[in-house]
Amino acid sequence: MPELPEVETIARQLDEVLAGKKITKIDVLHTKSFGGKESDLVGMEIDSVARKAKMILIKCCRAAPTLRSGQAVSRILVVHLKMTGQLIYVENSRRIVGGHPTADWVNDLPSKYTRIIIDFDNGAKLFFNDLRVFGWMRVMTNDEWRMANDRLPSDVVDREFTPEYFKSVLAKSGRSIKLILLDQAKFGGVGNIYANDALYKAKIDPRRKAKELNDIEIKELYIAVKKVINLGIKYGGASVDKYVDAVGVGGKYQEHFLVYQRNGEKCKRDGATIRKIKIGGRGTYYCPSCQK
DNA sequence: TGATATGTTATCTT
DNA sequence: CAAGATAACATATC
Repeated sequence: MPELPEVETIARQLDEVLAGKKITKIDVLHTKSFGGKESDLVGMEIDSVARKAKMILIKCCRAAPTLRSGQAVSRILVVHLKMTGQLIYVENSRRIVGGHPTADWVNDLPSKYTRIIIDFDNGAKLFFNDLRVFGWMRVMTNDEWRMANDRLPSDVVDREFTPEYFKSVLAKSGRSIKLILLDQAKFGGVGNIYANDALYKAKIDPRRKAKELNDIEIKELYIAVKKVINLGIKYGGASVDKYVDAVGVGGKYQEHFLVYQRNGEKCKRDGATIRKIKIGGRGTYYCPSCQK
């Protein structure tokens, strides 16, 4: 159930190990999880792994055969983990894990929830697991990806995400500020953890209508969003769940939550009790004392 | 049994 | 038509 920091973390780690590897086989165990043709990718080499919004982009290329134009044939394997997707790279005893934190991170694979397995020429495997099957992997051509990407807004970590743009978005909406932060059509990357923490950091009540925030509050919130997202990246994302850390895998941002999942606990600023409510059906945590 | 879960999106309803 | 609210996707856990 990753947000931008979690996706960024796994993308960076996969980039390190996958660049230069050749795909030798793709097993689709659950057809709903895979879009496109596996055969388009088999034999291709990974150029790099990147991220856009909450998607992981595995860029593949083949130097030969080339198209008549002389361009290298290339594809992008786009991955969205949604709520329960996970990517696990296994090379001998080495593991790189990302996404939904469960026992699959450390147990034998494939598991009950393994949907796709990609084999590489060095014997390593990349497992795509997804309990609830909302996530997907899709093969796209460069053109298809470019068209899809053109329809997406900038991410909150991008240069194009400016204070002015943020302000213009908020001014147009009568919905609660919390829902706007979560709206991936406005700007990409913020999910429930970081939306809650950013609002706490900016001392803004999550129920406030977006258009009713004043200029100072908007500025504070803009800074807070950037800060919590970057802090999330710094800690390798959050791995909320059970045990995971026992084996030293997963991110550490969960140790730095400001309000997320802290209902009933004391506000770190003024000692008041953190409250949990629902906004748009999503759990929302805030300090009723200092978030106005 | 019922509510909840770090996400999107299709489908109602104003 | 558009903004906003809600259901839906599928499954485990509290």
